[in-house]
Amino acid sequence: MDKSFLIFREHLAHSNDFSSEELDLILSKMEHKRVPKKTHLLSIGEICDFEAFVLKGIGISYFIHENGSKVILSFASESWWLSDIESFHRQTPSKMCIETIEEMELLCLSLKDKEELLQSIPKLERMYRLMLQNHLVNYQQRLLANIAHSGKERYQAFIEKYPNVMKRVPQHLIASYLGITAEFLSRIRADKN
Amino acid sequence: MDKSFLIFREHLAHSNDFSSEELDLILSKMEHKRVPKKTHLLSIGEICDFEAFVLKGIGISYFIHENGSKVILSFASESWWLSDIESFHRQTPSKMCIETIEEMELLCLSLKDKEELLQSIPKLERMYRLMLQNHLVNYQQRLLANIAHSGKERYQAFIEKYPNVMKRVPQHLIASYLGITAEFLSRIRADKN
DNA sequence: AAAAAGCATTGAACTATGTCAACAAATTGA
DNA sequence: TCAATTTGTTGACATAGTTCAATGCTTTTT
Repeated sequence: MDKSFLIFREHLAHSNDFSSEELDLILSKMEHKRVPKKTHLLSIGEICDFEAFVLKGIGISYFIHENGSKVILSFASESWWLSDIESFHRQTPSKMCIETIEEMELLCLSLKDKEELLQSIPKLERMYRLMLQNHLVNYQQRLLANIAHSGKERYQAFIEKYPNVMKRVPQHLIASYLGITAEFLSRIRADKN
Repeated sequence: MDKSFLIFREHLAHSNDFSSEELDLILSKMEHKRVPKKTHLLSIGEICDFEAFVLKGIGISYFIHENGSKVILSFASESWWLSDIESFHRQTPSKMCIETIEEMELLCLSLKDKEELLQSIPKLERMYRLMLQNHLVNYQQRLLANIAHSGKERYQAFIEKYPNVMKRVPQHLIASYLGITAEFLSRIRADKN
């Protein structure tokens, strides 16, 4: 087994106590994929057939605004998950796109394999539930920030929270994630205060 | 057992197949509470000790903005859940408030009882996971709307989606939920187009 | 039934952010 | 290494949404 998988084992072990056999079983179902940069992993209308754990690299999920511009929903770098939850679980056409920014290394799980894993390792259900809870709280806070904080404040919070993402993705994508235009973000950064 | 609990049984049965005994067990752990209107169920700094299913009435969860105004995170009416997920599960001081608007009837579950239920009915873990997934998709879409749609568009989508809530809560709270001021919402409504 | 409190509307002035267009800088790719 | 593309910056102007203050309308309380 590849050493790079360690990051995933650590992720799973972090707040859960899976046995070594369980970890092996989980890993055996995950397909290791290497994807070049600027590759589409999911397009609008397709059914998302993966839930991917990021071993390496960085990717984005985004919607297309009526006017054609991208609205970034999330960045996913090392130790994050990348998927369209809705499309994947309901097996419905996706409303979003997923694409790599850098070359990525992923551990991909199919719905069928996920269901099987959940059958054989009930504890995994719990892990997913806890993960979703954290995820949900994140979205709540982001929504709140979008309502209650200025573009500048959101930007400052972002670089605090994700300095790492900040350095690796083009600025205009971060602007989009923050809900402001690229031009406005540029002005915020130029601002002395 | 009170007939009004039926709405809860239906909710559980909806996409899950719990046996009658399981349903009874679940219900036995849930405390039926009647709460007057305008009552605080959770204040900032408190630890949220309930996860409540709404049998009747309507309540809100909200944050307090620096300037003292409320920022509505969510409305919860019949068949919705009302809780501060983060505070409840991590047992940490809450950053939000929860309060009734109308008189409410709730089925409240404590963390201890929830854990016990999850132990004895593993299927329940799955139900929660699916619930969280839906919940999460909702927040994603709301965030997206806040970034990509105008106040007017969000308002129109809201009355489409929650006509029922619309009629029962003061307009300024809906404005807050939508991320606009009460005055601006009033102008949107006055607008002929 | 009167007083008080909360809620909705409106006007006028203001501001954070968007738009468009031009250009400069950096990165990619042949 | 040069051309092409992508990314970031800046200016001038436009606008969606805010703020504040005044006013009247409901609902609640006494």
